[in-house]
Parts: sequence; structure tokens; C-alpha cells
Amino acid sequence: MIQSCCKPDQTNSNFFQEIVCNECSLDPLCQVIEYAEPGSGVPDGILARRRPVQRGEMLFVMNQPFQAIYAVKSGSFKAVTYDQTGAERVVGFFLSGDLIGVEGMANQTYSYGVRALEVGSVCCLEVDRLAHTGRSTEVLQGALITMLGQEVAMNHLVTSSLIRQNAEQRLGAFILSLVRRSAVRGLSQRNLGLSMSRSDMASYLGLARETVSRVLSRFQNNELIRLRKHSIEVLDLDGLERVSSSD
Amino acid sequence: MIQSCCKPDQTNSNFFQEIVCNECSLDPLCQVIEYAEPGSGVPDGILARRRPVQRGEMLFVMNQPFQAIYAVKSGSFKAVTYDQTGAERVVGFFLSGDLIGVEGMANQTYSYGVRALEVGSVCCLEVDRLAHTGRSTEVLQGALITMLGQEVAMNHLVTSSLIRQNAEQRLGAFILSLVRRSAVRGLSQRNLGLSMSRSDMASYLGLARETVSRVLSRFQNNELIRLRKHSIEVLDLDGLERVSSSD
DNA sequence: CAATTTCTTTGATTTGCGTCAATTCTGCGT
DNA sequence: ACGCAGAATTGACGCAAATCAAAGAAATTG
Repeated sequence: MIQSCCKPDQTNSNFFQEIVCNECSLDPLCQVIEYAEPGSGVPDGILARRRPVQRGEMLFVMNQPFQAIYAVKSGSFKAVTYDQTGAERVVGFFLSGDLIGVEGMANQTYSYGVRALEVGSVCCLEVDRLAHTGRSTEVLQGALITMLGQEVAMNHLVTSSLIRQNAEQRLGAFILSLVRRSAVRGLSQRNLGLSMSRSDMASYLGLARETVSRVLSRFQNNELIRLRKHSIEVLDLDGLERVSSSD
Repeated sequence: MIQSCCKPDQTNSNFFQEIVCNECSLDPLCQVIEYAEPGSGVPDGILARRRPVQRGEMLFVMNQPFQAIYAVKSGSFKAVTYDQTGAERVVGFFLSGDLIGVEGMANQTYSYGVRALEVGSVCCLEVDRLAHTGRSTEVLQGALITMLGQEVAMNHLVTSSLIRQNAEQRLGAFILSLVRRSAVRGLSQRNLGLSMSRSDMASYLGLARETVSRVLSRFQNNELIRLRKHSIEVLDLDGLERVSSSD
């Protein structure tokens, strides 16, 4: 299931649009592990690089005991919880280079489940087992605190804007966030993979499926974007900025 | 400005509804600091207990460099950011026993400002200065990771419900969250202090002031709550649960 | 490849909530 | 106690988005 650890350059990368290690959110942690005690190596199985995942596969399910944090090498994922009727609610998306499950470590349980939206691959770090090896975890902890803090700060922003924006603003901001995340990772900012369904987007943005459809069509009519099968082409970044910013 | 450190029991508590240390979110940290090296004491000024705050006073402003984390001993606070027009947006409330500013540590800057809604008091821990004393921070870091993780998990819940709930559900859930927070801290679950204005509630919940007013009146008409000057009496907890849960 | 299901789009209708407006209430300073 | 300013309440109205509905497109299955 979990592959043994190997240096990234030793693997021949036949994957599509795979993110390189130094663009990856997990890298600070990996570096700590690999370089803190150079040459000593990491015990087998604690850090698994490029574990492949199938479309629809769950990395972990909600409320499952915490085991590992993941970094997305390629592909994309959605985080889901469930309402009292059992219906799925999308609470986040993870793209290349994103970290998954960091906050699960805190409570020793995952507060949401994560499902692959397409085939892809992840790196997988079993933090707790690492701690048990007796290696120093001080730097590792520092990196985690930073990441969690950024997550909290970002969540505040996302929440406080989502809640008071209308449908156009939500979708515009959503597309722009995808553009920015692509930019940070060095991927194309013009052609965005849209691996999630309209329902997933609607669920995440708190809108009805139909509204998402309508607004995207409107964006296309206004030459802001061009809709493709499972991607969108961004035609007018400034126009998107304009519709996204509330006044 | 900042009082020197003293044992909690040594202070004569003449404050109204002040939370005791072992009900406080900061306590795990305080314990680490106080007990990790018993008898050694904490350098003066790094942990300040029961610093009083005036109504309207800012604990810190947005984007200010991180200095300390705070625990609410008594009183209540609101976290605010600003939209592009400069209008205030309430992004959270802090009540007795809550921790303030934890995630500011991560980025070394506060992502929101915090204003006192009434007179009160806080404990104030200058974490960075503590680290510079050379004392072991490993346990402290562990406690922080736990807190940040819980914050992230809770934020996910809050966001994902706020965004798809209607006005009644948002306000019902808001009141229930106040009840639960009171319960955890051992305060009254029937009489809730409502130190924030309707506008603050509206801003936090993403509603119009008028809507908050209308819904609260409706709740009162339906005998779910009784509105007081600056507090509400919870009459029907089950009823509130009912209106709060979406189906 | 047809058959079935799932996803997406578009239209018609309804409704919850924001906006505007007017009135009443509350707290504060003189 | 008075008057003033901000806060809260209540009503009327319009619009954005949910809901209902149906048809077309794409994906999955045997």
C-alpha cells in the first residue's frame, strides 16, 4: 500500500503535470526529515513519495484516527463532511502542492474525508511514527505551527468573504483563487483544470448547481472565460477581478 | 501597562463572572510555563495575569506584528477585519476562557484586530520572549499545535454551515454556540450575555441588521428566547436546535 | 454500440432577505 | 430631567437566487 521512501530524483517521472518537490507545501517538512540528520535516512515507510491514487479513492474518511499528512503531487482532491441527512458537503479542494490533513494531527482525528477527483499521486508522511523514532521534532513542530497558522488566517478570509458575496462574486473569487494557486505552483494560469463537478463547486460555494451553471455561462458570454469539457480558459483576469470584488 | 506575573489565587477576584484558570484555554500553556521547571518562575512580564481592558479598547490591530497571545478572563471581544471600502467586518467573538491571537504567532502578524465589547480582563503571554529565555518549548509547541488544529477544524464546521444556512438557522446556531461555549466554561446556559450589537451579529453572520432584529423577534414570539437589554434568556433549547438544523 | 445513469444547461416560478424608510427605544452628556 | 445620537424595531417593496421542471450532453455499463 505505502511505498518505501526514495529520493525524488531517483523516480522517473512519467506523470502528467507532476509538481516538483521544491514547489510543494510538504517540502519544508521533507527537508527537515531528510536533512536534519543527513545520511541517516528516514525509517522505511514513514515518508512515502508518489503513492498513486485512483479517481474516487478516499485518502481517509471523516473521523478516522489520524495517521499521516499528505502532499498532492498530481491530481486533485475534495474534502467532504456530511450534514444530518447524510448528504455530502464539500468543504475544500486540494490541488498540486497542497498539504492535506495537517490539522488532523492536532486532534488525532480527521475532521473531514478526502476523495480523489481524478487519478493522481501523493506523498504521505506518518508524522506520529516519525516522532517515535526519537528524532528531534522541534523544527518539524515549528513548520507545522506556521502552516496551521496560515490555514487559520486564510480560512478567516475565505469565510468572511464567501458569506457576504453574491453568486458572481463567489464564483469569480473561486476561479481567481484557482489561478493564484496555479501561479504559486508554477502551473498555467490561463488553462485551469476543473476536475470537480458543478455540484461540487456549488456545494463548496454554498450555491445551487443551477446557479453555478448560469453564472459560468454568463461569464462565458461576457468573454471572461471559455468553458471547456473539464477545464476553463481564463480570458480576462481583470474582468474577473472586477466582478469578484464587492463594494 | 502589563502587570507582573502572579499566582491566580493570590489575586482577590472582585471581577464579575471571571473565569477560573482551570477552565481557561490558556491554562495548558500556563501549566507548561509554570510547571515545566517548577520553582524557577517565569521572567517578569512574559506572562501577565488579569490585565484589565476598557470597553472599546483594541488588544491589537490588524497586521500589527505578533506580540502575545491572550486569554479572556472576563468580558468579551470581537475580531474585525476591513473590506475594501474600509467598513468593519466582524469575523469572530471571544468569550471568557477563549484564546486570542494564537494563529498570529504563525505568520508573526495578526490577521485581524481585536476590540473589547465591554470592560474585562485578559491574561497575556508573550510567547516569543518566552522562547528566547532558552526554556524548552517542545511541550508548548505541542499545545499550540493542538489548539491551532482545533481552531481549523472548528472553522471548517462554522464556514460550511454558515454559508448554506438561512437567517433563522444562522441565528439559531449562533445562539446555540454561545450556549455551548458557556456550558464548557461552567457559566449559565440559560442567561446569555449579549455584549455585541445587532450590527456586530449581523456582520459576523453575513446578514442585514434588520434581518437579525426580525429573526430574534420571531424567536421571541415563538417562545424560543426572551430578549433582554443586553442579554437573552434561552427558553427552548430543543426548539432552537430544531430551527438551526437544516434538512 | 445501445441503454442507462449522471451531469449540465436553460427556462419558469417562488421566496427569503436586502434595501429603503419611518418610528421607537436606549444610553449618554449637559 | 432634557435633548441628542446611535441602536433597534417594524413595515413595504424589489431582486437575486432557490426551487421546480424538462431537455440535452456526457459518462458508465453490459
